[in-house]
Amino acid sequence: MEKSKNLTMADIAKLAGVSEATVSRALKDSPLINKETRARVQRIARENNYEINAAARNFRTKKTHTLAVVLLVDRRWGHEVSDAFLMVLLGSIADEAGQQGYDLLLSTNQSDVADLNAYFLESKRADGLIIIGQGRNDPRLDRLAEAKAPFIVWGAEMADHNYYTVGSDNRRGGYDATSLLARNGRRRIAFMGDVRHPEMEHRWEGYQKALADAGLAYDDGLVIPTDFSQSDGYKKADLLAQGGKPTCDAVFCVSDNIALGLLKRFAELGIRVPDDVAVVGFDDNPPALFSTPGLTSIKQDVQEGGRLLVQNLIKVLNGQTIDHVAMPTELVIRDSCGQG
Amino acid sequence: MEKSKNLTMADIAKLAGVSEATVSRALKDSPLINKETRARVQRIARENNYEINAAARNFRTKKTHTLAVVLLVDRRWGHEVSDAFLMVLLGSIADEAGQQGYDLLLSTNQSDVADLNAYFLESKRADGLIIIGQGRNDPRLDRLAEAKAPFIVWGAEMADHNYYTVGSDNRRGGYDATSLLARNGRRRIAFMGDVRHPEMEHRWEGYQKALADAGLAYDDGLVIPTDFSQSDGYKKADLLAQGGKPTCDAVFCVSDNIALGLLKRFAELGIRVPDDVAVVGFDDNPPALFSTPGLTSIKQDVQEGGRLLVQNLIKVLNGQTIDHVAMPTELVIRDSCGQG
DNA sequence: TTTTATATTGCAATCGATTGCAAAGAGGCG
DNA sequence: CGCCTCTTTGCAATCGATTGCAATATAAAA
Repeated sequence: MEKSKNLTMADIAKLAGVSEATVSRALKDSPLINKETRARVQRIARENNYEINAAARNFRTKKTHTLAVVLLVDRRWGHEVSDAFLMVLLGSIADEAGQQGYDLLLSTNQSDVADLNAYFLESKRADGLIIIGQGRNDPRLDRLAEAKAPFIVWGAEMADHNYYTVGSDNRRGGYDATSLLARNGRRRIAFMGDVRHPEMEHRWEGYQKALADAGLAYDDGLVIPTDFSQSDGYKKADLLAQGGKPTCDAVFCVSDNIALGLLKRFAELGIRVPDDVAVVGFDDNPPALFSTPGLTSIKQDVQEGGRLLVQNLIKVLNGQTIDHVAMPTELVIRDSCGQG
Repeated sequence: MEKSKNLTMADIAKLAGVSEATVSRALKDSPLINKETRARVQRIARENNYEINAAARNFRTKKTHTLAVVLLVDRRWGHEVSDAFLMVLLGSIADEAGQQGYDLLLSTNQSDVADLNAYFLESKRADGLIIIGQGRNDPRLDRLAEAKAPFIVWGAEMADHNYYTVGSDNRRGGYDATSLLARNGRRRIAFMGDVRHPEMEHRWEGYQKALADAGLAYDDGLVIPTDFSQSDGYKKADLLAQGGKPTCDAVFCVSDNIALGLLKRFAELGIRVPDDVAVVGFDDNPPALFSTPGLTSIKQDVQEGGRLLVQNLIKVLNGQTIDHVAMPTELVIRDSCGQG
């Protein structure tokens, strides 16, 4: 029917009997243009199904109205993905970006982009970067910071990193989880997680502080390095059991996934949760609600996290100054912790 | 240190003592340019950290080297997201796009884009579209098809839709799941899922056929409309139990999420799986492996699905013809089905 | 009526890479 | 030695929207 030959501004200008300049201004509702003219041009553009050529505009204005999200998460993404967490975060980033009138460019590790600044920013593919999956020392991020590139990182604030982050108050979360367990009379509280990861390190610090405050000794043997996956939680569960008997009476897992894997293995071993061992997770993803038993967890406000990432990045783009954000966490009590 | 003043081709040309045209051709390895010249220009570009201005090139060539992924999934995404499935699919799409040298533009429902063709294609934001979350009758997709826009859809082939899809062989999957249950002596096999959704309808057809082949009567009362979420699986579980006693001896759930919610509720009700009721899910996401009991499920090859979506879309962009893809599913047996 | 301020609109340069076509140089051949 | 071919490079137009500045029209002030 309609073979829209991809109209240009010149076409609209002709149709409206004005210059291209006027069309350009009218379409962006510039007060420079008379109200009626504006309305007329806009109507004509709409009627003819005209869509402004973003490529041309981006080129001319040197702005892309696009934010790039870079997922630096390694194996979690693509191979053993079970992380509702990332999905919700990504979803809320996408939603907020849409709200703010920005497009979203998505990139994973696999697309072997070594120089993030060159690939995304200098090339004018995006105006700014959102990085998810900050490792301990990522030279790519340091390079970005050095180049004063506009970017923001999901994760934990670290003294030796000079870029801004949005994340949860991980120390507080770790503290709350652990002291809940201690309050319920648990004495041998284990920790599962990889403390080489900044966020997990903070949770671990909270764990230690809670132990100290409860008068419990810190025991290295109860700290089990575990990656993010359910499968690793499942595997490492055996390190907390000898001959089918648990060597601890509680576990704080730095992610729900780990906790879920642990629960599975404990069920197989006949270890009862929470009777024999109490368990607390972290994230409070949907799966936590439907596990058996229901998983007590530290809730991260991922929705808000996504919003803040976008909003703060946009502030940076506008030259405003921002600060680190450590969002409060919330303790969500279900059955697995043996509370009331 | 280096205050990269965003070099242009002219700068490189000057440095190399050649014209811009030569630089342009050299950087894309055009055989028109002498080998040594090519190498020299490339070296100089590399040394000076030059990155070609994508905005300018896109504008000039009218190609964006970008694919847009549009998630039309409504409530699942953002509100009750627990769908590892979508994440894995998205991940593999992103990876494959990266491999093929395409960038990925991500868009959710919330970014109220009504006219997909205008917003993404006519505006030159992307070269093609990947649609995830095809509903029964989405006028947006029909419009795209009518405009002969380059796009591809994840989901089920339907007679009255004239666009191409990549998806699983849902009839086969539904058939396999159901006949497994029947083979194991189950007589009252329930179905949980929303058959208004094309893919689920196919699974439902497979379910019916398997019943017939097993000499079992189809019972409307055993078909429970359920959306994709764990929470709905949990809620609707009560429809299959009266006074704590199950009204069926098996359930085929059209997604692992539904099954997981069901499992949770059954556990609360004291209904034993698989002894009292056998359960089979669909997708075979990671959570299925770690539920208690382990969930028997129909595995979709999501990795391959993502790859095919990208590859086929690129074929369309190159003017090649493609066809629908219904990937084979695989039965993954764990404990919940009461097999062996 | 003339001058000045204000509101609208148009002109034309510009962003940076690409590409058709012309041009210059290097050999080859009669 | 002149003509032709092939290789390699450069010239200059082009993509479509934006925007500083000039130009015109209109209204207000003197």
